[in-house]
Amino acid sequence: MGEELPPTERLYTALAGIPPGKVVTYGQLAELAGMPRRARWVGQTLKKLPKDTTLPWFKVINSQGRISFPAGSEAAERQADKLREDGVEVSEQYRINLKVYQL
DNA sequence: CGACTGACCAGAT
DNA sequence: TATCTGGCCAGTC
Repeated sequence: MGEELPPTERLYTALAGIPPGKVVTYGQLAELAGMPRRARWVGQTLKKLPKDTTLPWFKVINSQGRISFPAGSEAAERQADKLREDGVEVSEQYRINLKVYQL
Protein backbone atom coordinates (compact mmCIF):
# COMPACT_ATOMS: atom_id res chain seq x y z
CA MET A 1 0.00 0.00 0.00
CA GLY A 2 0.99 3.63 0.16
CA GLU A 3 4.35 3.93 1.83
CA GLU A 4 4.82 7.23 3.58
CA LEU A 5 8.19 8.84 3.71
CA PRO A 6 9.93 9.10 7.10
CA PRO A 7 9.51 12.43 8.91
CA THR A 8 13.04 13.54 8.13
CA GLU A 9 12.50 12.89 4.43
CA ARG A 10 9.29 14.92 4.51
CA LEU A 11 11.18 17.73 6.20
CA TYR A 12 13.86 17.69 3.50
CA THR A 13 11.23 17.71 0.77
CA ALA A 14 9.31 20.59 2.33
CA LEU A 15 12.49 22.57 2.87
CA ALA A 16 13.66 22.02 -0.70
CA GLY A 17 10.35 23.39 -1.88
CA ILE A 18 10.61 26.80 -0.22
CA PRO A 19 10.60 29.34 -3.08
CA PRO A 20 13.41 31.85 -3.63
CA GLY A 21 13.17 34.98 -1.50
CA LYS A 22 11.02 33.25 1.11
CA VAL A 23 11.70 31.96 4.62
CA VAL A 24 9.86 29.70 7.10
CA THR A 25 9.91 29.38 10.87
CA TYR A 26 10.90 26.18 12.65
CA GLY A 27 7.32 25.62 13.75
CA GLN A 28 5.99 26.25 10.26
CA LEU A 29 8.43 23.81 8.72
CA ALA A 30 7.42 21.24 11.32
CA GLU A 31 3.82 21.58 10.19
CA LEU A 32 4.78 21.38 6.52
CA ALA A 33 6.57 18.13 7.35
CA GLY A 34 3.45 16.80 9.03
CA MET A 35 4.90 17.11 12.53
CA PRO A 36 2.97 19.96 14.18
CA ARG A 37 4.41 21.49 17.37
CA ARG A 38 7.79 19.84 16.73
CA ALA A 39 9.85 22.98 16.18
CA ARG A 40 12.66 21.63 18.37
CA TRP A 41 12.79 18.48 16.35
CA VAL A 42 13.30 20.59 13.23
CA GLY A 43 16.24 22.32 14.89
CA GLN A 44 17.76 19.02 15.93
CA THR A 45 17.35 17.62 12.44
CA LEU A 46 18.86 20.63 10.70
CA LYS A 47 21.81 20.51 13.05
CA LYS A 48 22.65 17.04 11.76
CA LEU A 49 22.76 18.07 8.09
CA PRO A 50 26.15 17.54 6.44
CA LYS A 51 28.16 20.71 6.05
CA ASP A 52 28.02 20.40 2.27
CA THR A 53 24.25 19.91 2.03
CA THR A 54 22.47 21.48 -0.92
CA LEU A 55 19.29 21.99 1.10
CA PRO A 56 18.35 25.64 1.85
CA TRP A 57 18.81 25.30 5.62
CA PHE A 58 19.41 29.06 5.83
CA LYS A 59 15.73 29.75 5.05
CA VAL A 60 14.70 28.53 8.49
CA ILE A 61 14.45 31.21 11.18
CA ASN A 62 12.67 31.44 14.53
CA SER A 63 9.18 32.75 15.20
CA GLN A 64 10.59 36.10 16.30
CA GLY A 65 11.91 36.72 12.80
CA ARG A 66 15.51 36.25 13.94
CA ILE A 67 18.34 33.93 13.02
CA SER A 68 18.69 31.33 15.77
CA PHE A 69 22.44 31.60 16.21
CA PRO A 70 24.35 33.83 18.61
CA ALA A 71 24.78 37.33 17.22
CA GLY A 72 28.23 37.74 15.75
CA SER A 73 28.87 34.02 15.38
CA GLU A 74 30.21 32.58 12.15
CA ALA A 75 27.03 30.56 11.77
CA ALA A 76 24.80 33.62 12.04
CA GLU A 77 26.93 35.58 9.61
CA ARG A 78 26.93 32.72 7.11
CA GLN A 79 23.16 32.36 7.30
CA ALA A 80 22.61 36.10 6.88
CA ASP A 81 24.82 36.18 3.78
CA LYS A 82 22.99 33.21 2.28
CA LEU A 83 19.63 34.86 2.88
CA ARG A 84 20.75 38.11 1.26
CA GLU A 85 22.02 36.17 -1.75
CA ASP A 86 18.55 34.65 -1.92
CA GLY A 87 16.96 38.11 -1.94
CA VAL A 88 15.88 38.33 1.67
CA GLU A 89 16.56 41.57 3.53
CA VAL A 90 18.41 40.94 6.78
CA SER A 91 19.19 43.76 9.20
CA GLU A 92 22.53 44.20 10.95
CA GLN A 93 20.91 42.60 13.99
CA TYR A 94 19.89 39.58 11.96
CA ARG A 95 16.23 40.55 11.85
CA ILE A 96 13.91 39.59 9.00
CA ASN A 97 10.45 41.04 8.36
CA LEU A 98 8.17 38.01 8.49
CA LYS A 99 5.26 40.02 7.10
CA VAL A 100 7.26 40.40 3.90
CA TYR A 101 9.38 37.28 3.56
CA GLN A 102 7.58 34.48 5.38
CA LEU A 103 6.07 31.85 3.08
C1' DC B 1 15.99 6.27 36.39
C1' DG B 2 16.23 11.65 37.02
C1' DA B 3 18.60 16.01 35.54
C1' DC B 4 20.01 18.93 31.97
C1' DT B 5 20.40 20.74 27.35
C1' DG B 6 18.89 22.59 22.81
C1' DA B 7 19.40 26.04 15.29
C1' DC B 8 11.81 26.32 19.44
C1' DC B 9 7.15 28.60 20.62
C1' DA B 10 3.10 31.22 22.49
C1' DG B 11 1.16 33.71 26.10
C1' DA B 12 1.50 36.73 30.12
C1' DT B 13 3.60 40.56 32.54
C1' DT C 1 11.17 45.68 23.71
C1' DA C 2 12.61 42.46 27.42
C1' DT C 3 11.97 38.76 30.67
C1' DC C 4 9.66 34.91 32.49
C1' DT C 5 6.81 30.59 32.36
C1' DG C 6 5.13 26.32 30.84
C1' DG C 7 5.02 23.34 27.08
C1' DC C 8 7.45 20.56 23.78
C1' DC C 9 10.70 16.29 23.04
C1' DA C 10 14.97 13.78 21.48
C1' DG C 11 19.84 13.31 23.11
C1' DT C 12 23.23 12.95 26.54
C1' DC C 13 25.18 11.91 31.01
